[in-house]
Amino acid sequence: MNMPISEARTQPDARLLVVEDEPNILELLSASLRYAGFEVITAAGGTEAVQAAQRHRPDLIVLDVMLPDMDGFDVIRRLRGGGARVPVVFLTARDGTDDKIRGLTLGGDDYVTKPFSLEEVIARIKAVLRRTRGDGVEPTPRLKFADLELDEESHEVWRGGDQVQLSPTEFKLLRYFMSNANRVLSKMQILDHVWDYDFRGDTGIVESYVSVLRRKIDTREPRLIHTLRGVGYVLRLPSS
Amino acid sequence: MNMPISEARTQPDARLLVVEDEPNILELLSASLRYAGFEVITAAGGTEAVQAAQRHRPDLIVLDVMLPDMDGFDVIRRLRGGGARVPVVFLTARDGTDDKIRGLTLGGDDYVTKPFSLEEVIARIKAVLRRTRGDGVEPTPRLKFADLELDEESHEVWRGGDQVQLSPTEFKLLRYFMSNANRVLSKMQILDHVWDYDFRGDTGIVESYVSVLRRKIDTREPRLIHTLRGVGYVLRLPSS
DNA sequence: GTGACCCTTCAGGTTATTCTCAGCGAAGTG
DNA sequence: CACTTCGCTGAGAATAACCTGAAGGGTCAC
Repeated sequence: MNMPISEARTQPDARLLVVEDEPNILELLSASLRYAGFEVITAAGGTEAVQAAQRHRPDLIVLDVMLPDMDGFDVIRRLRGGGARVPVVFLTARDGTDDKIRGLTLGGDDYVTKPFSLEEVIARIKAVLRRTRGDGVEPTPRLKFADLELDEESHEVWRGGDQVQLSPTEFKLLRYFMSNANRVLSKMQILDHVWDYDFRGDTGIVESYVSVLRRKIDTREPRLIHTLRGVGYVLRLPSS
Repeated sequence: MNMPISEARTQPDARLLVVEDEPNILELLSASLRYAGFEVITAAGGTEAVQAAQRHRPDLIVLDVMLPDMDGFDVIRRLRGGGARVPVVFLTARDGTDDKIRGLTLGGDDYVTKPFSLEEVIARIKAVLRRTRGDGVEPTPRLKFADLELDEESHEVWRGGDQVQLSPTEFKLLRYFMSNANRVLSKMQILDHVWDYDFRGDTGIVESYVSVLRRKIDTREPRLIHTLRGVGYVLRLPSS
C-alpha cells in the first residue's frame, strides 16, 4: 500500500487519539489512519484514554462508545470538563439495542456505525476536522479530477458538468478512486477500504461495481478508469 | 453536522453564561451553543455563577432554576442587585411550579422546560437577545426559503402565500430544515436537534414527521424536501 | 368526563441497493 | 492455434431503506 501524499497534505499535522478495546479493530484503524497521514496515538480503555488525551492533546478523538471500564460519554465529559473542546468521532454498534446513542452529532461531532469501512471513517474524521478548524468560512469540500467532481457533503457527483446519481457504495468507490487518483489500486485494496471490515465476499464485487461506475461516469472521452490486468485499477488520464 | 454559518453571523459576539449542575446537560448545552457561534462560559452552581457573571459580564445567562447550593432566582437577585440588567433564559422542570417563572419572564426573559430540544433553546436565546439588544423597532424575524416562509414568533408558516397549520414538532422540524437549507441532514442529526434530549425512540419518527411535513408543505412543484437514500434529507431547490 | 389534538410506534407496501453468479469475450501462454 | 486465466456485464434474488396510513396512548381545554 502506498502513502496517499495528496491527502496527507490537506490535514498535515492532525494528531488523533484512537480509543477502542478490540485489539483487531484498534490495529486496523491506527494502521490505516497513519497511512492516511495522521499522527496516531492509541488507548484501549477509558482511563488510559483520559491520561493519553491530557498528555498528548490530540486534535480529534476516535472513540468507541462501548468500553469495558468507562462509558464513552464519561471520557468526553472528563476531557471537556477541563475546558478542552476536542472534537470526537464516535464508533457505535449498529444493532439497535443500544438506545443510549443520542447526542452523537452535537457540537460538530459525528459518529460511524460498526462495522464500518475505512474510507467512511477517514471521510468523517476529515469532515469534522474541517468544520472544527475552519471556524467560520469553509469552502465546500469537493474532490476534483479531470472533469469529475464530487461533493462529499451532499453526496453529489458530476462528470463534465452533468450530475450523476450514485448509490452509497458507488459513491464510496468513486471517492476512493478520486482521493487516490493516479495511484494503482488492487481489488483487494479496494475491498479493504471501501467495504465494511467484516465483509466476507470476494473481489468479484469490486469488478461489478467498477462496471457500474464506468457506465455511470466513464462513458465519454477521455476514459478515466483503467484496468491493469492482474494488478488492479487506476483513475487517471490516458497516457497517450 | 455542519456549522450554521449564516445563523452564527447574526449573533456574532454574544457571550453566554450557562449554569447547570447536571454534567451531561451542561456538556450538551455548552457544546451545542459554542457550535452555534456563541462564546460560552459555564458554571455548575449558584455561587460559581455569580462570580462568573461578575467577572465575564455575559450578554445572556442560561440558568437552571434548580441548583444544589442556591435557588436560580437568588442568583438573579444578586446579580441584578448590582445594577446589571442581564437577560436570562431559565431552564425549568415541567412539573407545574411555573408561577415564579411567570413573574420573572415579564422583563423580556424567557424559559424552556426540561427536557428540551436544542433547537428550542437556541431559538429562545436568539429571540431574547434580539429583544434585548434591538431596544425599539424590531422587525419580525422570518425564515425564508424559496416560496416557504416561517415566522418564529407567531409560529405561522406559508408555502407560496398559503398559510399552513403545523403542530409544534412539525414546526420545529421545518425550522431546522430552513435554518439549514441546502445542507444535508442525517436522521440522527435531526433527532438530536429537534427532539428532546431524553427521547429514547429511533429515527423512524423522523421519517414519519418528514412524511407529514411533505404532505403539508411540499405537495406542489418545485419539491423542496429531498431524500438522499442512506444519507439523510435536504431542503433545497431541485438541482436540474 | 369527553373530545380534540398530538406524539409515537408499527406493519405493510414500495423502491433502491447489494451481492452473487454464469456466460461471454479479451488477453496472455505454450 | 488451443488453452487458460482474468475481467466484464446483465440478470436475478435477497436485503435494506424508505414511505405512509392506522392505531394506541397521552395531554389539555372545556
